Amino acid sequence: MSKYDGTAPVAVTVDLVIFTLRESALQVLLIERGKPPFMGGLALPGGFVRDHEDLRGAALRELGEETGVDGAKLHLEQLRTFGTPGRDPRVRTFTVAYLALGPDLPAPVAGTDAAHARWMPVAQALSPSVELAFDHQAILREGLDRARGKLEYTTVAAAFCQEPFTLADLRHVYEVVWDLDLDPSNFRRKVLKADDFVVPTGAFRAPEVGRPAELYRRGRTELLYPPMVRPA
Amino acid sequence: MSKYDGTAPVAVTVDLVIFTLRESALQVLLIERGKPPFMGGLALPGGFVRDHEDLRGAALRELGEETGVDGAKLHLEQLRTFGTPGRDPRVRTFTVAYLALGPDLPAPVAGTDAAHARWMPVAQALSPSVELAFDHQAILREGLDRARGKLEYTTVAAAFCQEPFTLADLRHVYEVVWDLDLDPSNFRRKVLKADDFVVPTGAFRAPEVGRPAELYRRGRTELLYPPMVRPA
DNA sequence: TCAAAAGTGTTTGTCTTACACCCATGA
DNA sequence: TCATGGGTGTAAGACAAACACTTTTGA
Repeated sequence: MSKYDGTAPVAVTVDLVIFTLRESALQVLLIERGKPPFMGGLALPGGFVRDHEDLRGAALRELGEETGVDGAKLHLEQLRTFGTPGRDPRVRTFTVAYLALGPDLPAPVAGTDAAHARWMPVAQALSPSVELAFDHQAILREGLDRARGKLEYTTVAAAFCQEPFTLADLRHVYEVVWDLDLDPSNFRRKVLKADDFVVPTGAFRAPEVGRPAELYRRGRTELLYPPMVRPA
Repeated sequence: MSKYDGTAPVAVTVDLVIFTLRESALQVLLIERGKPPFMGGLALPGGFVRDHEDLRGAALRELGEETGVDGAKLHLEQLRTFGTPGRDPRVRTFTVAYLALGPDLPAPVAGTDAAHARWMPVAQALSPSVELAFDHQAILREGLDRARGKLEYTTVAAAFCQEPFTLADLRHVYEVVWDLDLDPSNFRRKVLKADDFVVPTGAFRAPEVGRPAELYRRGRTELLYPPMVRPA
């Protein structure tokens, strides 16, 4: 019985499910792999955890390397750890998956680590026509489920909005992620009734057409009570 | 820059937060460590993940070794992975924490691996008078928070009940875990209205005093809708 | 003055709470 | 018959969905 005691070859990585809203669609950041296995294929960004780094630190570092964005401004939470034997054909690898949510982020810049990174609509990335490396499709699926669920009972939806934002912007997040329409007036009431979900700035922004909307910033509340209900 | 690539000495373990209800208190299974570090101290049960084992499999195996219980009958879910450098003084160790919930389990049996295991009320294990090994206090705290939260919007409360159980048994779970009282009549209505949370057996059990109560089994629903609301 | 989007008001029906009340049992 | 916990009924109030309506802008 070969009990694993830290001497067998084992690797620990972090992988990132990074979501943003682009062109009215929920999109995920994928990279083109530059080395085997799955060379040339698409994968979630990620990499090894370094010696003196904690897990969140490793996730933040990868986030910066792949998007050039200061991760401190995004929502970042641990998703789950995947470690089924054989998920990496080379060596036993455990990956700690993180979920990151942010407003429309700068397009990856050529000439950096992020050169091979690109945004893809989540629906497309999960369709049978796209094959992701390793078990990244399952990880992406779980990230999507988590994001959808968290909109209900937390205020993370605001993490998708560039500050300052309008209530229509915020509603748009729910509508895109949940793929349904919400009543603007009832949505408004719910958000404003929740304590410190958003705080008004007093400023307004005019849409292309129509009455200008008031602008808000994120409030301090994390838990949303009462929760936003997802219609059947 | 020493990028970690799987050759540095690293260990991966699973640790278990196992909750049950004993003597009207939420209790957690702790073991007395038989070897350094923290020899003689209290810790969550756990151990190394073996070569060909997946994470859930390792958790189930540890569960069986420590409690003698077939884990297939308990609720078992991944909690979070902890990997801050230095959390184990010997070697860089990542631990995947699992949360297990079950009905009052058989007391640990002398002469087995479980000989040094014991139940302790969670309130006591988290009090300043008790010091747990490694970062196990933080893990326990997170397990408690997760369990409390999950009672609201899932049916896991039933995992604490030995089948068949009465609605009073089930209500008792909520009252102990949340440390408050619930109105029996309203609780009853909520549980019965939720589709397939519990299913009646037709049998009854007489309490020490009072009218006999109908007995139920767990239903198939995992998500509880509408959720159970935790009074302020 | 029209279209479009922001924002308010109001109706109607559902769900929750609180608590009064009845039921079935052992002592 | 009493005490005790199981279980039902119900009135008052809180809440939410639906939708009519008003406001503010650019064209």
